[in-house]
Amino acid sequence: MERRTRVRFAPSPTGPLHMGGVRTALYNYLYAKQHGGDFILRIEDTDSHRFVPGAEEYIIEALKWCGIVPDEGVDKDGKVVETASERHPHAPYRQSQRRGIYRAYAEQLVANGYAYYAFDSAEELEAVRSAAEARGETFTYNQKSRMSLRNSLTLSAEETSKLLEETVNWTIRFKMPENTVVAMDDMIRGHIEVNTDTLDDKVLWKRADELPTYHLANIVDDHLMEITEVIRGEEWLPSLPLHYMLYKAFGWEETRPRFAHLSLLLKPVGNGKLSKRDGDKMGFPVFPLRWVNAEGEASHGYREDGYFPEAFVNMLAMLGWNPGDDRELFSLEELIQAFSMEKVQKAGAKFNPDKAKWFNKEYLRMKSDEELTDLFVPILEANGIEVTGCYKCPVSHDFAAHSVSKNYVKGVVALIKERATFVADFWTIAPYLFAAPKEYVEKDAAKFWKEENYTLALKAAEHMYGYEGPWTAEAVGEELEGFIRGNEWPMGKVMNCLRLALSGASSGLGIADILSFIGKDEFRSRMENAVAQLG
RNA sequence: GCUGGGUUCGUAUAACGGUUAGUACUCAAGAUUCUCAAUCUUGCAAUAGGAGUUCGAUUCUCCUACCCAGUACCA
Repeated sequence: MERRTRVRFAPSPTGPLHMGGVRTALYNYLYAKQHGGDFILRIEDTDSHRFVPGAEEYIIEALKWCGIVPDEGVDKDGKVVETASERHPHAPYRQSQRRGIYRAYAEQLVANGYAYYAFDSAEELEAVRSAAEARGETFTYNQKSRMSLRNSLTLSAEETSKLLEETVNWTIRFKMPENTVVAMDDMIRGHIEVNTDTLDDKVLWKRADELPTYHLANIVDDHLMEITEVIRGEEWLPSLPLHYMLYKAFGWEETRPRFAHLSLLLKPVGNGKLSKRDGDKMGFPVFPLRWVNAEGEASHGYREDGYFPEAFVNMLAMLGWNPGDDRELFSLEELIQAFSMEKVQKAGAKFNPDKAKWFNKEYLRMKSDEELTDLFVPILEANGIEVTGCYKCPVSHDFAAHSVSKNYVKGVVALIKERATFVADFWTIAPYLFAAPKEYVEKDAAKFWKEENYTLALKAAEHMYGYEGPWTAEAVGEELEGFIRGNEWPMGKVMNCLRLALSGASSGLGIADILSFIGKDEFRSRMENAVAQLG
């Protein structure tokens, strides 16, 4: 039977979505789109104790920023989104809103002998657990121990129904079969076999809050939502045998989805998985968007740190997957075309912050000058520079009034975009193209602003004041260098002196470029300022 | 501890039994320039260890080491 490809990303709203989670969502999305199927966002909020306000909204917004748009699921306002609603009435997509459906499935398992009622209280279990620990053993609720505990397998029918009626802290547990080899297939890892004797009797449903645990909700929802492939994190691999057993117990083996378990993202240095701490410590984001927790502590986000979503997504895609050739730059559309589960790496991938920056730099270069200018304008304004006019308006600037025209900004962007990794770098690279330097780098001044140098620099400037040719970088550069060379003055010293006066430092953009932007009047004014301030 | 998964330059990865083990990031050197970037060129640098199978193992099998995950009425 040919089934429409349907995959889901099923995060738990217990905090902000981590970049590893975004990668899982991305791979799901790529797989779905490549197969012409649906990508579903399901919120797994069956743990009422760990709910974090705002987390669900964060997840939705983060995916949206990345361009990973669900075909079905909940949107930012909690509304149901279902583009294929005619075909698939699968709502709601929040498990807390589906709570009514799970109990019957759990009871069905009990009726068929695949599960049982357990009446052990949390305290009782805690007691046997610590008793076992005292003996140097580990307690597991399994085929060995279940017959000595309080459950519907050991109690009489009367006692069982009485407890079901009168108590509220019972659970339904899966009755893991004895000594059975579960043979499983993973799309990434291949064939895996596990003996059920190493597994335990997992809780499927809790009477106390009338909610299923992950395992039950997951299988039931994947079945009802007609999921064809489950692509999830490696942390779920140990519970795959249980999930296989559940599909079997329900009689759903025919439509059981295929599974792919993704390796985890690891920290850049040392061992272990990537955590929020690593980012704080090493100065890179681990979250797609900025997040402020209940204590008011803020965590960096790729978006707020100036990463382009395309670069972030591209970088994430290449972390644990490759196209089989040397290509590295992929749009989302190209990723959909090129993606394949066979090329997904089995081992965990250490995240490399340098490479993330490299991706952003590449994407910055691909952007048009106008697009970058539009992104740069708010940063200029934040630094007190007013941007006026439009792209069709003439180029102008008035440094005294802290005002420049949009086309002037565009010119600057075109000149310096190759030097930048982030849009915000434009400002730090060349603030002096928007305002005269207020101070001069002490070390550079000490090195170059010596009488034998600046007297020559001033003479060169004087010469340029009288220059009447076209004021372009090329012409100005030719004239200035020709003049210095003709006098056989030391080029480096004179030029660095000029740069110091014009930009406040001896290293930076080419003199001719700076002059072409600021103009002759500003040139003169900055030279006079330098003389006044540096002597 | 037990169970499962994993292991190619520092990092991400290529090489689906036969290559001087390739590419990108990082780093270093050189070229270029008035400086700094950018760019170009060059360089450093890896098959975890040990057995086996084979004419031949990065690739297949086993053992060891190390890493990761799970071991909850959390997902």
